[in-house]
This record gives sequence, structure tokens and C-alpha cells, in this order.
Amino acid sequence: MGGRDDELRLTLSLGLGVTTRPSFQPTHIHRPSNSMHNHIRNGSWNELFQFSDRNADSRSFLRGIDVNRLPTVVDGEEENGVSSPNSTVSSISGKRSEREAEAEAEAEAEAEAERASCSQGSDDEDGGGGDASRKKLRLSKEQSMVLEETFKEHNTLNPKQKLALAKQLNLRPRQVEVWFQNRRARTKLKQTEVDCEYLKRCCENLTGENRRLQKEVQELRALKLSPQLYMHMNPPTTLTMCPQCERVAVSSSSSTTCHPAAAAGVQRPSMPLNPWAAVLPIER
DNA sequence: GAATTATCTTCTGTTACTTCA
DNA sequence: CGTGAAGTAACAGAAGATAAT
Repeated sequence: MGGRDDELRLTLSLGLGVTTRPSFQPTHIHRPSNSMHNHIRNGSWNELFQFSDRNADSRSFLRGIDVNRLPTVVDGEEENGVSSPNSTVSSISGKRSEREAEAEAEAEAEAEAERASCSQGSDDEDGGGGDASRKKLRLSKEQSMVLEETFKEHNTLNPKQKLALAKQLNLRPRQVEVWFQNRRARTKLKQTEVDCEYLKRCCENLTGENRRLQKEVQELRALKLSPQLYMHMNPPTTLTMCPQCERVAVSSSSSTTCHPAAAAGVQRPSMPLNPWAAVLPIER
């Protein structure tokens, strides 16, 4: 694709607790580079990612949670500890032992999630017989809630976080991974919609401004064409911009600023006005 | 040090399933 | 009850980053 880094960044909150950006700038998806990711994996996030009391609370209601797992359907790629293209099994490429350890941990998590589902007597057996096609199962409200909370804290997970979360929710790590993928996609989509709306409004403002200016030009031309009027006119009115507050003011000659102290300053051309400034800030 | 390869992670688009009006 | 729309879990493939060779 090439221009992936040019994609709009989803930095706005959308009620997700993500940072907001004050004014419109086509920003970029912040995709942590692998180095950063590795850095995070190697410490900071792991230290940060300790389930808080809030999560501990949520853990309590997770008892007896709907596991949403087909006991008989074997997820070949991860059950075997073999990494899928999407798998986040390993932590640092090349560190074999560490990777294997994590793969084992993940396989264990898989097995555990599966065992849990079996013990709870999943009633989703229908279609489980031999149908290798995916069986989509809804996550419970509680599971979604915890995932959502975690996503608010950080929208990507390192393998350890993923494992911990999967274990906490009795889900397969792959499910957690997929949930985060989809969640990021949804966030991005929402952001794109917001940005789109914003651009639309900018466009409308520009169109309006353009119309107004055209009209003004016409009026001025008309004035110029009627010499009598032209001769008896006051000195041409000029638009000036106060260098201090950047407000446009109509003046005849003397005062160019709303702030007399700044009158000695440079007189900036009044045009063009910043069309973006006219657009109301969008709540994000 | 540059080139190549392997591995990992994320994004994107799509499909399949669930829920609801 | 059947149906279509919307939401979303799950998947596949492409691309970028990085470490190892």
C-alpha cells in the first residue's frame, strides 16, 4: 500500500478516552513501530498493565461467564501453538526460548479457555459437529465491558497483556486479539466519519465566503463604473487585520488595530481570512 | 555495511453469524 | 414467522518493521 502512514490517525476520543486533538489536522494512525512495540512489551506497558481494583471488581462478576467457545471446534492455527499470520504469540523475533515460552503460555490459555467452556456445558453444540466453518459467538456483556475498559487504557495489547486478558475473560487469546483489531477498525471508521463531516463544514464555509467575496467584487466594480458616485465617495474602505487579535476591521485610513498600542506595528493584509477559523470546533 | 530472509504485528476488506425492528 | 438492516466476531491477505543471517 505504501502510504499507510498517511492514513488518518485515530487519536480522538469518541468517548473512548483517547486523546483529543484540538483542531483539524489530517493526523496519522499511530501505529507503534515494532521497536516501540517491543519496548513497550519489554517493560513499561507490562508494568502499567496490572488489573486495577476496578478490573478486579469486574473479575468478580466474570465468574460464571459465558465462555462462547465451541468445545469441539479446533482452532488449528493456535491450538498447535503455530503462529498464524495474525498471531501475536511471540514477543521478540529471534529470542527463541522466550517465544516458545509465550507460545506455550498461549496454548495453555487456549486449552484453559476450552476446558472452561466444556465444564460450563456450552449449549452451542449445534453445528459444532464437523462443521469446520467458523462459528460466531457473541461475547457476553461483561466480557465486552472489560475489553472496552482495557481498550480505553491502550488500544493495542502486547502478548502478555493479551494472555492475561484472555485468561481473565476465559477467552482464547486469538479472540482478544481479534476483538482489539475490530475495535480499532471501528474507532477508525468513526473518526473518518467525523473528519468527513468536518471537511464538509469547512467546504460549506469556504463556499459561503467565496460567494460573499464575489458579491463584494461586483459591488466594487459597479461603483467604479459610476464615476459620479466614485468621485464623491469617501476614501476607499479597506479591510485590515489587527496584528494583535487578528480581527478584521473596516477602516478608512488611520487606525489599523483595535489595540492602539500596536498601531505602529506592521499592517497585515486583510486577506485571505482563514476559512478554517470560521468553522466551529467539532466535539470529539 | 548492504542485501536477504524470517518473523511478528497491524490494517483493511470481507464473510458469516446474531440480533432486532 | 419471515425478512432485511445493522452490528460484530472471525478470517485472509497485504504491508511495514525489525532482528538474524
